Amino acid sequence: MAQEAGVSIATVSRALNGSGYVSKEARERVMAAARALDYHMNVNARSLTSGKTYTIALVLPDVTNPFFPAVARGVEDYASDNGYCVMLCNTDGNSRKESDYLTMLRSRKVDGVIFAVSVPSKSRINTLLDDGIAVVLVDRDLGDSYDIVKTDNIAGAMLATNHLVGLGHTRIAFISGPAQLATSQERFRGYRDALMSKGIPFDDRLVVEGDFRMESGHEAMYQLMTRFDCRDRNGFTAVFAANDLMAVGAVTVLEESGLRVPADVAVMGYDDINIASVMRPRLSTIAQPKYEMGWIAAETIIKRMSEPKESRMEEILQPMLVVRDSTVERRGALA
Amino acid sequence: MAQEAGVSIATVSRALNGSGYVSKEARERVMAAARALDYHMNVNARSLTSGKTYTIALVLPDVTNPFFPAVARGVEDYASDNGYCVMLCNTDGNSRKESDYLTMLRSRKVDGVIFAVSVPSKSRINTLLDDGIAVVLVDRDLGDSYDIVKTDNIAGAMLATNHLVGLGHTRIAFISGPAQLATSQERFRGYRDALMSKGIPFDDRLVVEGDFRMESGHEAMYQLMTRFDCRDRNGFTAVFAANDLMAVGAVTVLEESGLRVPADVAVMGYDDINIASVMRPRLSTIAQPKYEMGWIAAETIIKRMSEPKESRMEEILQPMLVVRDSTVERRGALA
DNA sequence: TGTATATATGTAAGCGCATACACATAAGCG
DNA sequence: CGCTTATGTGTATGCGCTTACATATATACA
Repeated sequence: MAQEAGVSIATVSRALNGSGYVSKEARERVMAAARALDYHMNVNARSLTSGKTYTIALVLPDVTNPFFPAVARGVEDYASDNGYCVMLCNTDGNSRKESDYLTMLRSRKVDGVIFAVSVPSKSRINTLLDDGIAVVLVDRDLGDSYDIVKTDNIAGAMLATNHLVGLGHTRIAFISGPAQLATSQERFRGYRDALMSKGIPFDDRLVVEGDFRMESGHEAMYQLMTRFDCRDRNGFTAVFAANDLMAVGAVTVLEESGLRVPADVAVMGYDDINIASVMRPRLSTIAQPKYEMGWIAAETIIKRMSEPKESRMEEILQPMLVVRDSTVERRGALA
Repeated sequence: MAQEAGVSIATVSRALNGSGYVSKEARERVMAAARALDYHMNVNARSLTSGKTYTIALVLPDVTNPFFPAVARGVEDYASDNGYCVMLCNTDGNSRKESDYLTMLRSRKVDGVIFAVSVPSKSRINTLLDDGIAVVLVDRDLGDSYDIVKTDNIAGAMLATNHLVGLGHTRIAFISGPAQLATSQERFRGYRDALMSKGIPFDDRLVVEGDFRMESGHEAMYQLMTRFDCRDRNGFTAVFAANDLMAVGAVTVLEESGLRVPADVAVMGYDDINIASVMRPRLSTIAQPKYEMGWIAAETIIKRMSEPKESRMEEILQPMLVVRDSTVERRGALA
């Protein structure tokens, strides 16, 4: 390549990178040679000296959970527009996998990791940071120590609960996410606070813990139904699930039991995944700007890389209430 | 690190890789030092000399299409079990993005790319191969030149069509995928051949081309409905969409028009994405082993890397008919 | 005309690792 | 005991690139 252009490798490097002084003539000869040889720089070799790999990792529980593909898409779009590649890492919410991935990413010297934590562990994250790897959390918070992009879960859960209360429900069950996640705690808090503020007594027998997967929505619903007789208006008349997947599971069980949604029991989800609008009854839910979360997370991490000392960046997006058929009877019209 | 262990860097390298001769004592000292310093090998640096990056790329149209996350998951699971990382690349079926990504991947020296092609271009793939990058196609075929993992689309489409014919339908519309994709062509062929074999005349006015996205299902359905009066049993009484997303779009339009599925028009999809089983009516479809496709693709590409000269590998999985409510009236039971 | 400054290019070192090669020691065998 | 072979370790080179440094020419200005 240097030969082909008749210059030294240093000049080639400068020409290709536009760094330092290079005469117009030399630059042109280099470019011509590059084209002629179909030359492409070895990014890995460069990263050996530059320290930058232009790679970020996206570590999440499971891409198969419909919430994440949109986030991933957002990340990738912003990243690739800025010359970064993104590695996909599924942890299954498994502590072991999570930590294995993190050490793998360290030894690959990724520039940053966008992290939807399953196992809240500050020390793990600090290890990355100490290695000079930027970290930004998405969706799942971890105290106020790290950069994060999330939605306001308390507000979202209040939106949902208030919607239900506004419909006249006072006995509202809550299917929570994994208790150790801040996301779950916040949504629970929103649910509880909304209830309190309306003067509705909080009953902890109405709360069941799930794990965000559809099957756990089934189980939670069964649990709830053994605790209460659903025909009894003093049991519960509405269910608020901390995510759509669990809501889908709940609806399934309800219908199998001959209960009508929303006539007998109203159901609210959270996330607004694609399923929500095509299932029947169409699911009322709290929409999160998933794609934007991913996009902004990527933007944030890239910003962070150039400003390692900058103070904590926190981006809290607003969720939105989407009312469909699982909470209010469709009046008029067909179907 | 070498200092810490009191040996030369060569010995360190040999100890860590288990290559060449290393005394038990030296090995132990190296391991101890590694642990003490929390040392992790720089994989990039190693790849400079070894030529292997232990990275594979997954290039697909859009992770947001529910068909792909499962495939991605399969790829990642196999890959990570074997020490590989996977980069995610969305092309949006856009020729430019696709080719940009491929050159990016070349300059990053990925070991292989698992490719769900949107723009059938052999020369692009050959460029990768010439660079020593392994390639295996998933889902989308491209003649018989490259390694591939797919399902038998002709058989799948025949399964679907025969199911519809068995139900008494003779006027079956077909919403096709993008015409340039082999996948689309194969499914179309299965549809057509099944019809012929039953002695049912093929009518090309019953065929509309979509692009695999939900919106195109809408459009295709509108098109079909302007071509024929749906009340007319000589128009069409069933629709077979080349994927579930378009089927969902079609169902939506049908219902908006006051037509009942399956009473007035039966609908079949293809893929069996998560939505299919929770939408109402639950969608009859052809299930593809998505996760397995990804898994096997990863297995194949890793095998290919060690046996570059081996003859073409072709893995054709079998699709499966899943009958739900969009084709047959649910008898008895509730909901 | 002499000196400072901008422009241009090459040489060499080093990023973190693998490995060929030289060398040293131990073990096996006639 | 001398020779071959197996074992163990260090030195040095190079992977493809960036960059500090040295050097050289052109331009500017006093």
